[in-house]
Amino acid sequence: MSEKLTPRHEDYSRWYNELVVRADLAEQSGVRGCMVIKPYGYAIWEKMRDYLDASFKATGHQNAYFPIFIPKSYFTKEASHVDGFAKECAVVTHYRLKNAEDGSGIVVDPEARLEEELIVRPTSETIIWDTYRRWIQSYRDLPILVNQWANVVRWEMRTRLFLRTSEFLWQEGHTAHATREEALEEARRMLEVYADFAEKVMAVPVIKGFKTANERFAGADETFCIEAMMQDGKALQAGTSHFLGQNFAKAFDVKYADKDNNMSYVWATSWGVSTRLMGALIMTHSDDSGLVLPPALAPIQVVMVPIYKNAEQYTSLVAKMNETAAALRAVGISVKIDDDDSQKPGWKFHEYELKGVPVRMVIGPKDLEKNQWEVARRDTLTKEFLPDEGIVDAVKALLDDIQQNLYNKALNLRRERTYEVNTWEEFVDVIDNKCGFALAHWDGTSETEEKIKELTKATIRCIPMDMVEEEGVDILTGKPSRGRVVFAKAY
RNA sequence: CGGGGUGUAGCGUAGUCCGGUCAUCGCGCCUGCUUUGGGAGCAGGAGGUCACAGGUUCGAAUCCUGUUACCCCGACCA
Repeated sequence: MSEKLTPRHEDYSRWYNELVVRADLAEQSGVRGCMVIKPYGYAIWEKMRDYLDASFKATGHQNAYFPIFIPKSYFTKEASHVDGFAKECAVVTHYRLKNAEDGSGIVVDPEARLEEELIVRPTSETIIWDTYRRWIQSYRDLPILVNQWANVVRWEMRTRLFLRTSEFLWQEGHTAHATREEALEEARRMLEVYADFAEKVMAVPVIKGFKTANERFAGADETFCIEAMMQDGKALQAGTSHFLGQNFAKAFDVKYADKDNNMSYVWATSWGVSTRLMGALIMTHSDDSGLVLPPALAPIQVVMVPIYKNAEQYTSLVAKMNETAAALRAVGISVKIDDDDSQKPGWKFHEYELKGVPVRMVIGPKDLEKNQWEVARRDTLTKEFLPDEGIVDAVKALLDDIQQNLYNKALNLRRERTYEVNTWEEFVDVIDNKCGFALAHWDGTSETEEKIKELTKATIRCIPMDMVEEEGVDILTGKPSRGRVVFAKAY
């Protein structure tokens, strides 16, 4: 019997409305699965961006920007890359509109056909490597450590809000190095940056690992990833970092002269995370009352709600709230005072729970008299009275505690739903009924991986970086294996 | 792209089988008064090409055809 698998991605759609709405584009446009990110949702993305950007800068990277349009010919240069993306590209064929001769409206001007079609970037490796050819001549030009914040378009067969929209925002790092070792080191360094961000800022525990050849990025020699478990036990790839070998350097003829004037192809990496992270955030922490945001990413960390019966009380409460809010802001806490008179307190409580605000501070005439606040925390939905004296330190500590608690909760869930399995029956039970991660032996072949996917819909999410060397036999074929990999159904 | 489902006011919906005062209800919105420690009450009010385009019919939200978008399941994918 299958246990209730909630909440699943679709169960969160209510909460998504706080952050994002589906784009209501013109009918018949054929544009599917785009999203309008509302200010509250975008504020979260901006916070994510700021944290990541600071980490990129701290590891020596710089931001740059490359065109959204990629000539079709660039795309054909790296064979496996084409294979990976060809089926999901938006293509620009014309550059002009005109009035229809029969007066029926605006039509594409057939005279204005582009000689070479332009691809709306699904990722920027090709146009960036075409550019790097011109930037790189000598070992003195290396490494190039560049990141781009951009939008990309992938014409997916099936879209899912946040997890797979046709257009999404992301960052893509593209680096060029003189040696294989240096490039590998870079790819792994950036994976660490992602893992660190996911766990410390998003409070989302992740498993770091390698992708199998089947799951690897189109054009990569090695793909590193972080995998997270959502509350329904399904896996979500939260970020990837690719070691591209010399594939793109060879495709775009990017060579450098070393100290002895020998010409060599350069080594490459690329790495990215997207607005999918917002989906991960929601699906990891949110509950039936709405969003739950970790303090580090909450646009509003503390909301203050006054309770009063008359104008006189209102005035004194607002004065107190302003004073305390200023003190909280002085230590870097973002505070909203909701003194809107048109809504009742109960309505406001629900509203801010829905929005995931970590801490709510309520004050009424009685509290003012007793020099206290009623302080409620979103993660546990509990409340307590705290003395006004020392309230700033108390709230600061509370925010830290919430951040840690969210991480711990998510980690506990993952631990509870991760099983070491040794037989095919146990494996199927974990995948189909327990709906969790199965740590199982695998014989290392693509054929077996494919077969297991066919039979159970589970894929190898990753070969963990901290995999323990251990003699075992493949869960399906019985062939020898040297360690356990992570199997799960994935979004 | 294949299979299934859905589209009615800003949001959520009833009505569709069986065509005819059926455009229903809730939330939200506007006005007024009373309210304010967990989604307030009463009274009045505004708001809809029933997804779009054809067709059948005296008459279509309802039946037929086509298109489109969304949701779910596949295939694909961050």
